[in-house]
Amino acid sequence: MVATARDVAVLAGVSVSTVSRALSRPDMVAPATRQAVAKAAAQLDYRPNPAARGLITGRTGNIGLILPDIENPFFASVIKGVQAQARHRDYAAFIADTDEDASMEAELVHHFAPQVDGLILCSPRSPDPAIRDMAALRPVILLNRSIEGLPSITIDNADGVRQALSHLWALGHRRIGYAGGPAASYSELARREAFQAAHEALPGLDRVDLGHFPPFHSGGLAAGDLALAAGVTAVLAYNDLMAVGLLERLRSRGLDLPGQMSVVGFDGIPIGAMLSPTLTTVQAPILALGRAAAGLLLTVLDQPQTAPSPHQLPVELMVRGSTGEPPRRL
Amino acid sequence: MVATARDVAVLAGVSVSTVSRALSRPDMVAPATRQAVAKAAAQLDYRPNPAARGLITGRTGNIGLILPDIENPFFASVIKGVQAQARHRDYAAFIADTDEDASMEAELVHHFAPQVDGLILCSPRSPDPAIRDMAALRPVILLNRSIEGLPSITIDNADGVRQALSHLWALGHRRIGYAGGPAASYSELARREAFQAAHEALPGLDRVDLGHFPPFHSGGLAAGDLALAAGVTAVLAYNDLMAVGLLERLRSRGLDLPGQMSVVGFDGIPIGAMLSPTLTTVQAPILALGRAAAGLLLTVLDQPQTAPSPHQLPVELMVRGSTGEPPRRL
DNA sequence: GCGTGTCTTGCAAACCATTGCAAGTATCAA
DNA sequence: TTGATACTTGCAATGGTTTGCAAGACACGC
Repeated sequence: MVATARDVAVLAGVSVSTVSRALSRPDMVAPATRQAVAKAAAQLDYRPNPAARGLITGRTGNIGLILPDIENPFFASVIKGVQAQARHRDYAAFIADTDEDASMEAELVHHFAPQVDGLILCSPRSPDPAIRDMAALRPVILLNRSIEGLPSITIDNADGVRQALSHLWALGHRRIGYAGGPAASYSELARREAFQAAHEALPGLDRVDLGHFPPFHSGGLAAGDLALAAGVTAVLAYNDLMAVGLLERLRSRGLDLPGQMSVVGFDGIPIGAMLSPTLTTVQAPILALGRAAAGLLLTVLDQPQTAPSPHQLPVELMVRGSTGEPPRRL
Repeated sequence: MVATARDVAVLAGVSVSTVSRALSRPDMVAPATRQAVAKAAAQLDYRPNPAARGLITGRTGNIGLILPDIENPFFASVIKGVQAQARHRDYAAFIADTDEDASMEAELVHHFAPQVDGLILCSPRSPDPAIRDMAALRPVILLNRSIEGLPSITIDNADGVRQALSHLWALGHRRIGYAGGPAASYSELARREAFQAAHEALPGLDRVDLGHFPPFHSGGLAAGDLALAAGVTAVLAYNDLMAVGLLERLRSRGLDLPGQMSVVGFDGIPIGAMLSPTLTTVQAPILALGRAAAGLLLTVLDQPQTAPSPHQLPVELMVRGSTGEPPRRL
């Protein structure tokens, strides 16, 4: 059903080679033939089979994007950024979702590898050596993860946590909880470390680690009760999805928000601004992250010799309705 | 870098054909050889190149999913459903997003076609003939669209609109607006028609068409002002994203919700339940839609002769906080 | 010991597109 | 008219895998 170069060749009365050349190196064929081929190709709606082309040239025109959870709006926006950049340079993006299952990552990378020119691993949960193995198969860009020697795009997690905590500190909060995400997440590690290091700059700050939670709405629900039990007046959540769950759980437990508890998220997904109270959050340049990763990958593909340096993007605290002064001492 | 069948063959001391057979038709090779090949394959972490295999067998083990907007949580959940079903049957899903640009659809289908065994077109915006052309390339399942002769999965849009309108009618609303989505959308047509037909069952109902809007949050913002200008007491939105925008706009114009205006969405995306007021909406079985589409596609791929009948899934009105009695007459 | 049959394995063609090489044609100058 | 040159085009190999076919090995029966 799909037209092949052979079909075009027959219709145009030339050989397959000529069809190939007419389309990819037009200056190599006589103008008349070129037009005949172009006409036949248009008539049959012919496009070269990227897979077959890839076998020969090693270039498929596809890039792969692997991420933990498409339902998380953060990743959805990353995809948008990647797609926009890829399409701009005539690449197609293949996307797959691991469902937060680290072992799916290697599986998918192996499945994708022969069909793509390069891969973007977004927030991968696999251990470093496993990721190095993946990077040996095809050029890889890490997004939200940094491994010595591999090109990566990250955000300034530590600065985001600092901004969030000084905001809360300035409001008067002195006992603050951190509701962490998946233990295998690089961002989680970076945010947690920054949280633990915060007392140096913020005198009198009491930090409470609430533990690790699934990085979804449901994780936030669970974290909400722990925050209450821990007696904190503010919570920093690993991500916005959890922050939304936190807000919901706290409200359903009868708290006045932000009067009785302040909540700060991380990521800056669009719905944060649509809730009530609106969510104070550390805004990452989400679209830019995707664009940067795709851009970097395509650069690496064009100039394989370059060893691109890790790239870090800044974040910005968006102060909104979910943070306020802590309640008066009892 | 990627191991090929040839590498395995050399390591195992057999021919490439034997490698292929040992892995795909184990009963055809001697047990000893089979084990030698298995060992070599494991050692090299070999997986057959799906693209090369696809060239021969016509089966790549990939299915393609094309949809208008990955950032819409409705589609994100559809993806989850499709992936779950595909993975269950050892298929990988390639996903691409058209950015609500109908002309991208044909483009992407052509790019995907040679690399996948079949395609799911989710809420495609292209005209019928264009979609038939796509379906001629590869087996296609339509999701949220129905075209005579093509297998499709849809939801009962008309019933959803009926449920929403009778709910509003029962609350006492008599002048109701419809904030429509993209004119090229099949669901939009179905919902609009059902809206127009509603007066037959609901005496005294005044229907106001507020026009077409982009199916995003931003479209809802615009629709909010038109709803106010039209003097309706309730609005049915094309989808939840628009409903969220509507709520936000109405609130920012100072309205009490749902005291002064009721809003009903369509889709049942998760965040609807997290807003305040929570969103009354027509809940579609989103995951099931994705699963059903993928399941149907894989069935068609397994038994090419079957002509599967169009399939329609039920919807259910979720009454939540965004609907209430209309304000007293001025 | 020879023929028959069953297993097991390799060869080679096939899928689709690209590309080095060589053959063919046309052009032009001498 | 002949030779050299520049274009244009087709042949054939290539990539990774599958598969029909045939050849080889082996056992068995007579």
